[in-house]
Amino acid sequence: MKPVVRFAPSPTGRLHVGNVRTALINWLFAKGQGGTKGGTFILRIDDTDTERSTAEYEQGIKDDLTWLGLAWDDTFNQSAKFDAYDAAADTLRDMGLLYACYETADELERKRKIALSRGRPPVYDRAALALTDAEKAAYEAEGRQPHWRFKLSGDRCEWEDCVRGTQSIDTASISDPVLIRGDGSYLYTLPSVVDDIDAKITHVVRGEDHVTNSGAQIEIFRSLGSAAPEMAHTPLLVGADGQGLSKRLGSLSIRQLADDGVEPLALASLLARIGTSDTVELGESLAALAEGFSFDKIGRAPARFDEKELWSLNASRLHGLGFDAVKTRLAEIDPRTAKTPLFWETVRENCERLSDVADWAEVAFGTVTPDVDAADTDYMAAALASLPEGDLSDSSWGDWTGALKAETGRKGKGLFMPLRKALTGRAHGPNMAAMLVLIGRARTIERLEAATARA
RNA sequence: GCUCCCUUCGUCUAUCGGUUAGGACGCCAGGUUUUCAACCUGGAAAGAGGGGUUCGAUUCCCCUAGGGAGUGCCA
Repeated sequence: MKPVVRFAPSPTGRLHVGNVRTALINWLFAKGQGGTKGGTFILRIDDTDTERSTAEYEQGIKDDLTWLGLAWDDTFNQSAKFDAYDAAADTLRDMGLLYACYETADELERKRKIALSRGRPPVYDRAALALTDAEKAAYEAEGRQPHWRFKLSGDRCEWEDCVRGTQSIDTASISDPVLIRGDGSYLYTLPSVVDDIDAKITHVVRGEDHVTNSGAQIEIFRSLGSAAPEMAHTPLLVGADGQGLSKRLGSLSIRQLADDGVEPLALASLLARIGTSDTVELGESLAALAEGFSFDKIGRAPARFDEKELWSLNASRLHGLGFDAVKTRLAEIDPRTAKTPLFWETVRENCERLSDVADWAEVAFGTVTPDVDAADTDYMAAALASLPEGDLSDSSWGDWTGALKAETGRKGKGLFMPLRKALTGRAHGPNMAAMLVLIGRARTIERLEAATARA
């Protein structure tokens, strides 16, 4: 059976590295070997909280996923399915598994604090279960609207987790989850289960912050007459310092990373591989990453997300990108860079992010301040004098430096470095033979003259 | 506070009681090189601490420490 998975964000913000990793893992599992390449990836928009959900965020999330390359086979909004949730709620009510509660948020908060101060876990005391009809009527008469809780069995709930192995949650140790708010709106718990049943989800793949929820949700699946899907809870991400990532999540939004020049495949490769037994390296494609993906390669310790690794993968990605793949983006950065493949093919090895081409464009086509040691002034003059005639070509650099070598007796670094620094203004950079062609005769003369004059 | 999970080179990890504790990235050295990069060769580098169990523990158990998560009318 081919897997059917879903990624279920709430449109209350943009995606960040943590939740996009969950999306990615779902996708990799569905599209890779696990799914024998034909699984279904569903994007479910969890917008039951109509107060906080916005269409802008929904679109933003879709943009983020598209940018990464995670295409969904199907998508729908929970806000369109309230009838189905109402029906499920009725079923649970009929079974006596959904009960009305009248405590206010303040009252609940107080109960939690009291429990805590007595050294007891802050588990809901089920006081509402003992309410008589008259008491309920009295509450409603004073204007209170009930919120509804699911009655947990109190048994130990066990499942075989795809990444964590045998899991068990003692449902006696957790509060009966609130399924419906006092205003009648749904929390995510019940709609999620109802939709997972409807969509025939085979694997629920999410972060380990959901393991406790799974205990309650598995009971709801069973109460609604359905077997629970397989569960896979992946460890969360922590920063390079080993601390939780949540504090700095803002700077790690997908949007921000994209703006900073992160290439989608570099991010996907990192997120697919950190915390697994596979080497962190650039994948050829999302499909290739999916090919090697497997739940049992995922460790159980938090995975470190290190931006340094991201940038190193990003550089690798750029180094392998052909001109056609970046032509449009180059034109946006600087039209001069997009005219011929030569520029890109020459400078890409020295770019960590695409926007770095702007500097090299200036070196090739704009103005640079020659960097010249006083001791090399004569050498600059000699270089100027022996610059090959005519247009500069591939072989010009070799001819030129060959002539200079014979003439001055210089060799190696002493021969080449002064020229590089004079012509580019810096000690590092792309291959000079190609750079010389890009810089061209006029600018070369100009810069050498400036270098000579600097003494 | 309580519950769950985790802890092996700098990093990500392999090891399912007996290994010279392996690999990858990074790092260092040498080679090559027209800088950088790439590439080749070599090298340094690890079982959090303490108790058990056992002929033998990285591996199993307990404790401590550290880290992550949960404990919401958030998801």
